[in-house]
Amino acid sequence: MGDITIKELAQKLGVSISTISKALSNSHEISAATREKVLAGVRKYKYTPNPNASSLRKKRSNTIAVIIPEVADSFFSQALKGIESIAQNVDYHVLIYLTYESFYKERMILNEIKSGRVDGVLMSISSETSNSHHITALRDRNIPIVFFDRVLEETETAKVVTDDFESSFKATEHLLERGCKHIAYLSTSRHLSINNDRRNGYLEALVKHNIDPSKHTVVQCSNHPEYNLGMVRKLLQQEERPDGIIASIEKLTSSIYDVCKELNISIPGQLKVITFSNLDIASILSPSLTTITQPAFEIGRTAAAILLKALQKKKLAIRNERIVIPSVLVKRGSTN
Amino acid sequence: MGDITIKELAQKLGVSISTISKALSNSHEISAATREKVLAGVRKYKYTPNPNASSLRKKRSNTIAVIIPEVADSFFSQALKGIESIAQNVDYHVLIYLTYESFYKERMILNEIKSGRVDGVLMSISSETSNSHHITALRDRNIPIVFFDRVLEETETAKVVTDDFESSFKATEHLLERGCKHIAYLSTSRHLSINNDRRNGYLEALVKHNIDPSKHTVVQCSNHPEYNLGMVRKLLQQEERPDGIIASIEKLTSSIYDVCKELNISIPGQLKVITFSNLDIASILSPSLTTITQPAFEIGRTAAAILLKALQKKKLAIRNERIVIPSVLVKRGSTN
DNA sequence: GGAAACTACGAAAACGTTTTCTTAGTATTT
DNA sequence: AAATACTAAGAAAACGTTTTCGTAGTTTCC
Repeated sequence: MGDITIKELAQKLGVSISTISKALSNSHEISAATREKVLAGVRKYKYTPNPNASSLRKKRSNTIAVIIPEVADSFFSQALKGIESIAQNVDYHVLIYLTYESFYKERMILNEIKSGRVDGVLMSISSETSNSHHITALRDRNIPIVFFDRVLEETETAKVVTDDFESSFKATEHLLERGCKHIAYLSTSRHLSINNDRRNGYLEALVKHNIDPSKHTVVQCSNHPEYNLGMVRKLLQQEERPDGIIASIEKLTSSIYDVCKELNISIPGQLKVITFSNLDIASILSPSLTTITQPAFEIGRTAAAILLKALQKKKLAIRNERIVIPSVLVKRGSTN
Repeated sequence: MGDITIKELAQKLGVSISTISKALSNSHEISAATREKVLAGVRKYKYTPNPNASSLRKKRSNTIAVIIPEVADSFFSQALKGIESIAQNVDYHVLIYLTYESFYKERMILNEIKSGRVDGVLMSISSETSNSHHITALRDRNIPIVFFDRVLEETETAKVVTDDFESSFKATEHLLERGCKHIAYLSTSRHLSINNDRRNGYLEALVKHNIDPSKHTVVQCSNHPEYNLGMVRKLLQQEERPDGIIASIEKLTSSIYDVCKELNISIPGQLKVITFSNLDIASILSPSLTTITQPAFEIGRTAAAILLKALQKKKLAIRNERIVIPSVLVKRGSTN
């Protein structure tokens, strides 16, 4: 039993092809009686329109692409979940692509999808991405794109982000309140605007509280766990080691806890720690971890909603807006 | 600048449509000279074939669907990563669908994709799924399916799983070795074969070591965190409370740790804990968590490889085989 | 009561490819 | 030298829809 085509169905029902097509799209040209007849036939013979034929003719695929650096990550997996939940509601399909933080892959992927496979794109850029030629190419083809979390500032479109600057600022102040004198910031890629926002929030808080600039420490981390572990170890082994850490990457948490155990540094006694993280088991770490928790699911939902709403309209134009959904600082044992 | 079609390109190059199509598929009917000319034109005008037209004609979409209950979960997100990595290599596209453990949604999704949108399906069934009518419908349409992790035993196709029975057996023996006398098993849905395998491994180990049947405790958990928390609390509040726990669901970890803190039960002193989990931060929990770690990424890769290899062949037939990739028991603080 | 508008449907064009069928020209065989 | 096979290309059919266009038959309007 293969598929039944509209032609075969038309024959069985004794109506024309166009009648069926129109009936299924609730055209007013079709009388209630024949519409019913068609619907009955559709049910009886389990007819479903071929999506490729339909997309070809309609120039619309009912599919969006989600392009993210990584999925085995609490933020991105939750965001993806948010996106999928919206898409499912409006009968859109979701293609997933991972860039593994590679600009090269990101370009390849965008190139692959720019010819009618998708109606729109949701994207969080790779940490290597520094220019927007590949994005422009997409938009030239009239494929709208909405950024979430890791945005490309120079592109004029909707961007759904969290309040990175403020979160970081508050986190820093929280550490200062708890008595930290020397706070280090573990940064991610310098190309990412979220990283710069976070770093600036951190720096500004230090300045506001008159912290000696010699105590401003920004450690540049990478995508390589080994390298990062080394950096953390180096940081905590030095003479004037910090008494507070703000980590911009969730994956650094393990490194920090491990190094502290290795070097016999007590958390929060000798070192207080805050991480940008969405892990719900942060509370059962030892000690429980103070986090800046991003509204990942909500960010995904919002970005998807904006894109899909735009796609419903005839004249699709996405406003160049910035939607900020605040993170929350969850204070736990590691900053006690 | 919209897309350029094959027709327009043909005009510009002064060749026929079919020549271009053939040149691009390396047909021997095209001379080296014209092939070069065509390729140059393709580059110059940035021509990419429209995938819908191509799929329609070729009856092949170069797309697979991944259907899983959840993505914000360390196992599934890693498996998805494995799948995507294979698909990217062979230029296949990946549609993602979440069932949220709902049989109803699972059926809807399969119904949606069964008419040419995808060439094949990779799936881990929902915990509610108890029959395979919806799967049969897919296969009637000649769409192959490969199961991973949560398989439907009755369906004849490839299944990529881990050694649930053995893992559970070993985990139970590990607890017995560490002196546990009363071990409880926290189960997931009774419909899932992996759950039954794990439970049987647990039971068999108890029998082998002559544990009194009154000390066999299987707690049936659900998909509702609240409910599960209640069950765990009830379990640990009872008179004859267990001194060992094997949790079949990663998400139960938090509940167990929380309840222990609440009731002042020390891990591993009064209760030893093992969880089926892929969280890489299990090592920095307090105490660090002994886990049965599944080869999630490998499972995803393997399942994808089998499906995609089958799709390359003319006559697609997937052997009814069972591929077992072993989990590893990582002994840590919670069973010390 | 004739023109105009509307209703309900079918025929045919169109979407952009891939593939099959032809064909003109050249090379090979007998 | 005629018959045959091969080469390289184009013309046209096909994939399964949606949409435009055309048209009988009916209703509405002066």
